[in-house]
Amino acid sequence: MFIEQLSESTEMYLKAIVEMSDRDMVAVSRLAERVNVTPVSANEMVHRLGEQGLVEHTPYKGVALTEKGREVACNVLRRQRLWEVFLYEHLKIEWAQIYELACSLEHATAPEVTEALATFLGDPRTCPRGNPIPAADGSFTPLDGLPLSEISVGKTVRVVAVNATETDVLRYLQEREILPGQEITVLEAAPLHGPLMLRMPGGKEVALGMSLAEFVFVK
Amino acid sequence: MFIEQLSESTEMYLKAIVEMSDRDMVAVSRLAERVNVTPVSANEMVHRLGEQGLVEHTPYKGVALTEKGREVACNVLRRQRLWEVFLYEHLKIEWAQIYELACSLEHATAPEVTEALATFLGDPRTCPRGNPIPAADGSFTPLDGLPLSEISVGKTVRVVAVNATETDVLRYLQEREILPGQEITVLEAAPLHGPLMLRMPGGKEVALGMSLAEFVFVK
DNA sequence: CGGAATAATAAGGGTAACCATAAGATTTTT
DNA sequence: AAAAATCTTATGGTTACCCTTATTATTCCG
Repeated sequence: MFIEQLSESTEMYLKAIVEMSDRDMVAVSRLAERVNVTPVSANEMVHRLGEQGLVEHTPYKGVALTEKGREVACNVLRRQRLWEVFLYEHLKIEWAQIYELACSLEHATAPEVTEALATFLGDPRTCPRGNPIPAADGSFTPLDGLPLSEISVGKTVRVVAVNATETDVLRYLQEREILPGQEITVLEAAPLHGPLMLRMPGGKEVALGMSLAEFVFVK
Repeated sequence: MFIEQLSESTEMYLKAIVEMSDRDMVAVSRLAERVNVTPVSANEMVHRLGEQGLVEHTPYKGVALTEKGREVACNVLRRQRLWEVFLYEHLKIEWAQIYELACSLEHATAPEVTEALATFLGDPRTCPRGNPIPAADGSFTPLDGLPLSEISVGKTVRVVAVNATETDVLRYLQEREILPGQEITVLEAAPLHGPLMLRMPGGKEVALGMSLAEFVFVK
């Protein structure tokens, strides 16, 4: 396996795909939203990634990573999440900001640095957002949990991970203490995909929109 | 003062200029060598930097940073050298490699991260290569020392900094223990810019080419 | 002073990654 | 099945940064 020099853009797309594909293929339009480009641009890029053998694109269906693409993406994820741990645990940076800041550092990190960092941090297995950190060999236990949006009324669950990436969204959740480890009871689900009413540990009640609830993984 | 988003390339050029301008202007051709592009490309880039008000180019004389350029460059240097400290002191990465590895991290580092890192490291004043780390406000005490190449025969001096950037060069010096803090006696200088003979602490004698000796700053 | 070396400019190209607009293709909804 | 929505492709354009080759300008040095 050769160590090709992939562009920052390439890594961003691969990371987006691996983070969005819990089960099926990723629609190119969703991908475009995630990486903040027009669908046309995303389409072009998907072609380029296909030519490099990193993804498989089935027109009108979506994109999936190839084995090679998955390997690269896991590596990217490892770097990203190790930096998240460092920024949060050692640099004491605000929880909501670590994703964005780690994201920039990710591409600039050589393999030597990644492994030295992992050792320095004590080989953590999850990042501060609760997501698993792939091992150096690429192995990776996917998150076992369900989005909060699929939990039925009355159930009490524990947050295992928060999968959002935008700082605003993360800050919104942070302010409401919807964080890994918290115990939450779903009190009510408004009809027509309306917001969930949640009871938080202190007894406080919080309303959470469905699209936000999809980011919160619980067990 | 606006926080413009400068490209990685721009930052590289500015860093190269500030690191090379000990006294006079920097020749565009030498800059080209440093950043590893053709003189024509460097010339183009110098024009672009001039248009952005970062450098002042006097044809046939060289380039110098403007006040704005110097400010940006010091910031770049601060980030670069803080990472060098982290990589060396905490991640235990080989001395010769830290410049190159810190270089990639530099551009990806947001101001919040820079300052949190500085605090984490205990606000170090020099990097492992002996170079001063500019303060957060941009203030910066230039290195006081002379290149080893200008020391007269018979003198005993102490290495204060090693200004090389290429990993091969740094590794060559590392192997000969020409490192900050070492005491060196200049035994002989061969004619026609020939190599220097040096006596190292253990009594070992080492020959060092003139172009390498220019990187070694002593007092 | 005049030739050699060095520096700058001009002209023509290339690539990666984005954009907009518009025209087809396919899927989904009515 | 037709209309609507979504996806894909085509076309043409932009920016930043790099390249080569050739020409002109300046400086350095014998």
